[in-house]
Amino acid sequence: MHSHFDPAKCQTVSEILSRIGDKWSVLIIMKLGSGPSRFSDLKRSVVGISQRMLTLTLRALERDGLVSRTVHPTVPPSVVYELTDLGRSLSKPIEAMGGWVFCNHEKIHEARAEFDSRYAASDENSAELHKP
Amino acid sequence: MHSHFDPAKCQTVSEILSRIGDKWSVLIIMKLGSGPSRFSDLKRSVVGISQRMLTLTLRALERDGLVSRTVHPTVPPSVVYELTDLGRSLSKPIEAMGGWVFCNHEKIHEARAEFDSRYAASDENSAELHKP
DNA sequence: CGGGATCCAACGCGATACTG
DNA sequence: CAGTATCGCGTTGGATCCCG
Repeated sequence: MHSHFDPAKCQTVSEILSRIGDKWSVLIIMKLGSGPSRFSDLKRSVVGISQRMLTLTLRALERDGLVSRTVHPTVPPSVVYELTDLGRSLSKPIEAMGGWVFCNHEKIHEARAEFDSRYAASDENSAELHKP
Repeated sequence: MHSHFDPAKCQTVSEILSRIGDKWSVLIIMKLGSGPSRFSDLKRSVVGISQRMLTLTLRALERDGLVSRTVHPTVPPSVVYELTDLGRSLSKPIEAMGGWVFCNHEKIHEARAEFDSRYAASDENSAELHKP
C-alpha cells in the first residue's frame, strides 16, 4: 500500500530532511556509519569541512539524538563521536537514497547538460562581463 | 555484502541530497507524487512558499529531469507540472525517508527537548535563539 | 495566470585567532 | 586536540513591480 502525502506529515518530513539533508550531516552520518570517530578523524575524512561547521553539525546531530559524544579525559583530550541506535536506523533510508543516487546520478547529469545547453542557446550573449 | 560508504559515492549522494533535501523540493515532489499540478495549485498546496522560490525550485527540479513542465497555450496560460519517471522513482526513497521520520520524529523531539534543557542550565538566555 | 527582474534583509559559512 | 568567539562576505529568500 502507498502512503498518501498528507500536509502535516509532509511538513514534518520536510523539516527533518532539511536538518539531516544539509551538505555536511549526510557525510558525517555516512562516515560514522562505518564506526566511531574522533573529532580530528571526522575533520580529515569529511573533506572540505571547516572546524566550525563540523562542530555545529555534530552538535545539531547530537541534539537530535542521532550521534553520541563521549569525552575521554586523557591528557590530550579526545572526543569520540558515534551513531546512536536512532542514528543507525537512519542510516538505512539514507543508504536507500544513496542507492538511488548511485543508480540515477548519470541521468540527472545528462538532464542538467541538456537543460543547460537548451537554455544557453537563447541567452548566450547575455553573460555578465562586468559587475558593479 | 552491503555498500560501504566510499568517499566518492558519499559526495555524490551529499550533493544530490542537498539539492532535493532543501525545504521546498521535498514538499513539491510529495505534492506532485499524488498527480500533476498547475503552478497556482502548487502555490496553494505548498503552504508558505513564495512564487519566487516555487519558480526557482521547479526550474531546478526540471533541470535535474525530475519534473516536466507543460505549457498549454490557452488564453489564460496554464502550466502543468508533473513528475517524470525519474522523479517518480525518486519518490520511493523519499517515502522511505518519510516513513522513518514518521516513526521517529517523536524521539527526535524528545532528544531535542532533553538536550535543550540540559544546555539551558548553563546558558539560560540561549533559549531566545530558537525563536522566530 | 505564470513568471521574470530588482531591491534588500537575514543568515550561512569560511577564515582567522584565541582558550583549556 | 577539541573546541569557542569574532568578523566579513557571499548566498538565500521574501516583497514588490511588471510583462506576455
